[in-house]
Parts: sequence; structure tokens; C-alpha cells
Amino acid sequence: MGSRPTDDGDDGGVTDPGTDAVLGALADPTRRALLDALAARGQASASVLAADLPVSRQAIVKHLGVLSEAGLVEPERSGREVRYTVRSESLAATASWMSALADRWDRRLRTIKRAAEQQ
Amino acid sequence: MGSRPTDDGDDGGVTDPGTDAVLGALADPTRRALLDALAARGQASASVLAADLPVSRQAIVKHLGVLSEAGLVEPERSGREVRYTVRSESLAATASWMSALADRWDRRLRTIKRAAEQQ
DNA sequence: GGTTCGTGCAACTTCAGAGTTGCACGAACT
DNA sequence: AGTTCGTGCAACTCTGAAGTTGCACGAACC
Repeated sequence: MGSRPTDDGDDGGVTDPGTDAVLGALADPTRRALLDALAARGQASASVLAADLPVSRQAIVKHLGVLSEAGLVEPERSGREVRYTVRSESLAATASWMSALADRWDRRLRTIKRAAEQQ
Repeated sequence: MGSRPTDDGDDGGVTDPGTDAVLGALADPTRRALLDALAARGQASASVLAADLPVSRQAIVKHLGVLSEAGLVEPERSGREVRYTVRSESLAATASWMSALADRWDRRLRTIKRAAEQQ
């Protein structure tokens, strides 16, 4: 995960690969609840997390796969089980990307509004 | 505090109504492209935006409905047409929510890690 | 007046993903 | 040895979202 959503060449990145994955991952309520449960434990396996949520273990595994792909969790083998950990980097990067986007909208709107009032 | 993942949604809610809508709205690539096109114009109707994107006008209308529901765009009647404007407030709010969440993860992880090293 | 343009509504198709179940494999415990 | 526990893989169902098409209604232009 070397590419940061905020430092790639193209500025108007509405289709940034990392940001796209994070937004897609966070769109699902079950995945957000899963992240919440994982953050509460700091480290947990899929089977443990399945006890917290009203879904099967296999569903948890799939969600963890999506979250891992988005860089939001980090899998780590420990014997016969796989422990996952939350990663704040991708989330923080996406947050700053959104903040920058909001700022760009503001600037653009102000410019257009000013031009409209002047004519 | 309890270990309930589903709480109200003011401070640390993973299921905040506004945030939920914004994340769901931004998850779709077409909607992000739509927001981008709208931000570039500052103000545009659904028919105008339909010319920019490779989808039909009706699809644009539906997407604008979702975006409006999430507070990301603002509809405004002007005669027989409806002009939409981007709104940065919801996006900025969600950005700061994400940033706070990332920060909370960091704190929690550091605490757990420290406790684990001490035992 | 009539026509055109933009919107709104409704029915329909299609497909991705959320969730399930069942079973097989390997590591750990007795 | 045998057993148990956790993971991994595959097939399957099913709901919802994305997109389409067609048509009706009202406002604007001739």
C-alpha cells in the first residue's frame, strides 16, 4: 500500500483506487459494525468476531477480506488462527481526501457566485 | 462503557444517520463522477448533467435523489427546470467524523499494545 | 392556439454482493 | 494414535441497487 490517496499526480481524483476501496468498504453497515467490534478488542479472529455480530463466520470472513483489501484491517497468522487488527492509516488518508474535496467545492462555488454577482 | 456496537450516533456512532447516508452515497463511482461534473459547473440540471455522463437522464435523477438525501447536493427550482448545487457541509462533517474515528482507533490500539507489553 | 423542452412517475431487466450452508484441510490439545 | 477447533473453499439463494425504456404533465417558446 504505497500509494496515498492524497499525493497522487491527478488532483481531481474522484476515482482514486485507495479511496474508492475505502468508501466501498465503509458503505456497508455490517462492515462498520465489524470494524467497531474489532477496534474494541484491538485484535481478534474471524470466529471471535462472529460471536459479536448477528451474521455467520463466513460472512465475517468475506467482510474482513474486503476491509483488508481496502487497507482498513491487517491480517496476521498466529498458529492456526488469523488475527486481524484495525489500521487507521487508510481511514485517515480518506478523511483528508474528503476534507480537501469539500474545500475545493467551497472555493469553486465562491468563485462562481462572485462572478455571477459581478456581471 | 458497554461493548455495544450500536449506539446513538452523536459522538462515536458507527451508525450515524447522516454519516451513513453520505458514505452510502459516495460509495458509487457514478455518483462521485456526477458530483465532480456538478462541482465543475457549480450549478446544473439533471438533463445537462446527463450529457456529461454515459448514463441516461433518469439514472442521473435517481443519483441526484440519493445525493440530495445525503445532503451532498441542493435542489432549487427555476421555472420548469431544477438546478442542483453541491453542498460541502455534509462532506466536511463526514470527513471530520472519519478523522475522529481514525484517531480513536489509534488511541485504543496504543493502549492495548502498552498493556500487552507490560504483562 | 400549438409545439417543444424538461421534469416526474412507473414498470421492467439485470447484476453485484450480502448471507447462507456444507465440507475439507491443517494445526493444536489429550 | 484420535479428537477438536479454526480456517479456507465452493455452491447456492436472495434482496436491493443501478440502469433502462416509455409515457404523461406542466412550463416556456413560436
